[in-house]
Amino acid sequence: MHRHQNHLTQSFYERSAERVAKDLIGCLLERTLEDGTRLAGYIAETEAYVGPEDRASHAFGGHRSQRNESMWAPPGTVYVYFTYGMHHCLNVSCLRQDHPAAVLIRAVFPILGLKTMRTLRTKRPRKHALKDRHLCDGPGKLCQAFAIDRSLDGVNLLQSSQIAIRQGVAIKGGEIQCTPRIGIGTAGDWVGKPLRWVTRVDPR
DNA sequence: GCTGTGATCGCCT
DNA sequence: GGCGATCACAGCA
Repeated sequence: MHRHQNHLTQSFYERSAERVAKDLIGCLLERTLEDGTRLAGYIAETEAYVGPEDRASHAFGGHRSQRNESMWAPPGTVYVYFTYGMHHCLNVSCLRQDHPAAVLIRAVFPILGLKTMRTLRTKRPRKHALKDRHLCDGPGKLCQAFAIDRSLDGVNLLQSSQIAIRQGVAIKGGEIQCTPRIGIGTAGDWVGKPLRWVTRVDPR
């Protein structure tokens, strides 16, 4: 195995989804495409899906299937799911193997490969040109911009040549807001829990 | 900036 | 058959 400098460590991911989600803010998401093109951005928004007790989680009640198997995988495993019939979303498993906890990466500030990202985000004709700040400002958008789909599901972030997360820029605690998660409709008590972390500080 | 709505399909009942 | 861990667009402020 090739260990890269600045890679987040295994122990970084061997923590609760809450801790991992908050600490991923400001880290660098990197992607290398088949043709060698490199894409990167600083993580700006995350959500924690804490475990089988979390009604909003795909693994609620211990539900385990082919779709969400990566949530149960060793910490640092990529979980990509397909939703709304057209979008992919990127997650990282955490805490421990056989416990379904994960962090959803919802947005990044793009810093490398913006031209390629814009092409990937414009497969259908658009009415309005895409501003840089809208390239990766949503979980489905960032998967489009980074060419992330189910083919990356199950890969290990510490070992993959296709995707990695590295130390990035330090964001002060005061610059990170914590709010309820987005798009959680019917999860009882879990709807309002503050499990989303977001910064408006753009380090670019 | 905000709010409402249609698109589109894998997964579950 | 119903519903998403969403997005683009229209209309409005």
